[in-house]
Amino acid sequence: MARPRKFDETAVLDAAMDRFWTQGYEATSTRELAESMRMTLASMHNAFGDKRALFRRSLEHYLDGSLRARIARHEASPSPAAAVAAFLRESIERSLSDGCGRGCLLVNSALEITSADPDLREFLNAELSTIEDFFRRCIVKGRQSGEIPPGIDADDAARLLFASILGIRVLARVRPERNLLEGAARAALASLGLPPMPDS
Amino acid sequence: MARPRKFDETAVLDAAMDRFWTQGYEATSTRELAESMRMTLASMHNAFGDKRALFRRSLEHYLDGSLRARIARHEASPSPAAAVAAFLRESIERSLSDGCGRGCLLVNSALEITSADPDLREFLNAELSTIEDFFRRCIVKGRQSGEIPPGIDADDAARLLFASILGIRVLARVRPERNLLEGAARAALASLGLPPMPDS
DNA sequence: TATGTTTTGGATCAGATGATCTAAAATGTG
DNA sequence: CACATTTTAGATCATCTGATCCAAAACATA
Repeated sequence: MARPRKFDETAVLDAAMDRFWTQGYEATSTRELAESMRMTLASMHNAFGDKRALFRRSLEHYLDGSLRARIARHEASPSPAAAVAAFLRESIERSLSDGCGRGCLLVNSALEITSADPDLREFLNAELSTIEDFFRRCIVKGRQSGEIPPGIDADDAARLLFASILGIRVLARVRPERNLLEGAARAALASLGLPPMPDS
Repeated sequence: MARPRKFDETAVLDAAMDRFWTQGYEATSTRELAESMRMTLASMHNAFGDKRALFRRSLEHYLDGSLRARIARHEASPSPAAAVAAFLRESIERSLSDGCGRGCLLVNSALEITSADPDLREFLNAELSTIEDFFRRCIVKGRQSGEIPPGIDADDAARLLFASILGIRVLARVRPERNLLEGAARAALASLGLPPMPDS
């Protein structure tokens, strides 16, 4: 019927994601994107639309490959307390292993994209909220089963974990030091009566 | 001797700071800066140098008017535990009162400015570290005086407070909701055996 | 008031930016 | 093999970007 596409969609989205992740949205030009994706500007626009649409696709690609799968996997854990600890451990390992202080694309984008773009703003908030919701569900379940000792309000505990992981992701971009990230996570877990993180 | 400047340095730096704060560094053009500062491009360049230098000045202006003074003020408090709580309270009130979800210029900038600019990077990290150091000093002093109960490692406790306030500042930009910010702060304080925040 | 220094206003530079256009190339189907 | 359809490649558009230049204006000093 028609000429098939030459490029591998996963590969080119990986490349675009990497640019946005490392440099941010505004600091990445369409020409640089096209070059790193090994396509021409025309092909890129034909396949993905304008820069904003490509950014949205790159963000979805990022989330599909990390956050969403991780939450689903830990959600299935029989131990909600261990799930929280393992989630923090994973976040830290991912932060330290990329070697170039990129942090988390979702968190980076949440700070960079202003409220002048309501659609994207709402999408980012909804996606961030899945983290808060995950923590809350874990705490509620863990307390119901007696695995997590009672203490401060479960909503507040979830909010603390939520703020802490955001802060850890910020630090992962600006000061990617193991002691710092692990120390914050250790304290968050211990202070809520949760088990320590597993060894990496 | 020479023609005096017509503009008020504090006022124009306020204007520049506001643009960088609301929109970020990359998304703010020099023309927009000059217009909001009510000066011409030439005057702006003459007075402040290039865009990067103006950004640096705006950041210093921001820090002089907020973070540095606040830390110094709370540092002088006779109660280190209350100082931590009051610092969190102030950060949240500042976050909620600006009405447009700008968050904290220092945190926003720390995430946006890449390691491709080592000087600025180092400056941002040093400035951020003053927050961590403030928390650590408060905890150590409070434990020495018996005001703060012993518990987890003081370094880790400071790291948790540090990560939490960064996370709260991220949330202040993307979801400026009182329950969310205060909940995270309440949990952080309670979990470390610190007093609750004062009423606002 | 004359002098000399600095700021100011407006125009302008060279290059980058996001986006589009046209035509050629490529390939599954009839 | 020829057609229809889509992707490519490269050039190009209008605009914006950061930065600079030059002459005119403003003022403290002598």
